[in-house]
Amino acid sequence: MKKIVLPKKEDFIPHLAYDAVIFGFNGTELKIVVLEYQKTNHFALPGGFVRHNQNLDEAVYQGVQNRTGISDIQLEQCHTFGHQNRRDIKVLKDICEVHDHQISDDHWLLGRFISVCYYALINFEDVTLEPDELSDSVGWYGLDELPELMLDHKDMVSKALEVLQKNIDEKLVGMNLLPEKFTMKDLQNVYESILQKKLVRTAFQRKILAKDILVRHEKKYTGKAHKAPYLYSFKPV
Amino acid sequence: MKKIVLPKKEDFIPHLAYDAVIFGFNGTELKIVVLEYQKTNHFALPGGFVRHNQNLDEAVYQGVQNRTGISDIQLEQCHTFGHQNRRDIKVLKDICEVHDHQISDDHWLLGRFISVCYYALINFEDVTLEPDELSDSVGWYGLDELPELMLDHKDMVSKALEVLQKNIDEKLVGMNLLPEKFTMKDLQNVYESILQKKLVRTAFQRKILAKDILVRHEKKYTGKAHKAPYLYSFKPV
DNA sequence: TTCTATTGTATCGGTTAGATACAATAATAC
DNA sequence: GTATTATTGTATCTAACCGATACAATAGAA
Repeated sequence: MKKIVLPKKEDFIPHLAYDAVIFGFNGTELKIVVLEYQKTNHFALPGGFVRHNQNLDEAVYQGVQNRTGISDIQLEQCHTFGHQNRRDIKVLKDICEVHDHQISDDHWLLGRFISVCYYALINFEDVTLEPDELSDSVGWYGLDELPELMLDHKDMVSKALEVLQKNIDEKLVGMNLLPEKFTMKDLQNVYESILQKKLVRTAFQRKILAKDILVRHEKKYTGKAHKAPYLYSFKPV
Repeated sequence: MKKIVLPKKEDFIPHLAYDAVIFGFNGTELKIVVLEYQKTNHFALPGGFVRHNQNLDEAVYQGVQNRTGISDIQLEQCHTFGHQNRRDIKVLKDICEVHDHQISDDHWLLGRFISVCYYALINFEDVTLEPDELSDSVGWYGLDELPELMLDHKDMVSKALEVLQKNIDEKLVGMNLLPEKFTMKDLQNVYESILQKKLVRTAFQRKILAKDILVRHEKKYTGKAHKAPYLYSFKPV
């Protein structure tokens, strides 16, 4: 295995990290981006460290891009995790050893980290995930099929989902999760995936249309034996 | 002036701070706790640093207690501020020099800090603010009479208020901001101070009573020439 | 042509909020 | 004692909104 270069201590703010919960929607299900570290069977949210000459927001934006290939997304902060026991020496050592680095117990990467958690909504279709050199794979996982995640990354996912649910009526969530044109049912599926509950079809349609945020286009003929739904797009701002 | 002991670099997580927006209600107006650093004319939110052996939440809780005398409160995280230019060498030097410390430009206290902002609601009446040795005074300031605050502390206040407004219907905000027994008007004043707008009296009363969270007690005779309002308290959980 | 599943919309009932009205005070003025 | 005043507690009307229900309008299959 190619020996990678570990991040240099002096470049980064010590003890500070970020992690990102990146939500995508595959047409049916809400999924998030999870990395697998090469040959270690350790899974984690995409995350990293903040350079001394970087704004926190920038670090997250650039880091997510480097680690997953996802760019041009809007990230929102959701919570900062600062428990003392946010460290896992064994996991980090595993990861480093795979890359031929023996690190001592007092190496800075093994220390305690405070992590600022961000989340983003992106269009599942638009993205080709590209694992970086640290990661064996980067993939989409449904919320109920998540592998066991490092540290408190599971809590981060919960927190991000909670924030997302709380803001669902203010943010136009479909805008980022759906393709340009979509049916009312598509949009309802997004809402149901996020809220994790069934919604009343007629009330949902009425509510969304009343918001006056959609433009109606031509019908979508799926080949199924029933009335064809209209396609909609979000009104340009 | 007594020479105080500066916080020792090795005890704390470098580049990481916290600040707290502590809201209190004086019966009329929403106020927040602001510290004035001795003889410097610099004002700031109560804040501090996180020790290596402290959870973030604990650090904030203990720090707020040390710096203001306020204990036994519930603090909630609201946002982490991580812009590169979160530093103000002059202000920090001023503060240190007052305490007879000459610090060089590369002193750790003058570096960049990422700060996790918390907020809390407390009972204005219960508290005697006790400035610590760094602070000349610690006092309550109305939101529209705030002095100019250090760094981005003004943004922190805005953010905390925003979060508070968003959560007002879930949190029982009056519980922390009012004395044991209070009138419906008192509670409405709290809501109006937080939301910064007038509410319809009858609708407010109806809404709150419908929540079924209050116990009605005896009337409160104020000596004024009109019907006496009932006193209420929050139902015990 | 009939049948089936789905979509778009209208309608009914219940809940909630703003607006308005009004009776019930507590103290004062007379 | 009686009238006056400001405030409080509550009821009522209307508009907005949501769940439930009903139903017509399809697109394609049978």
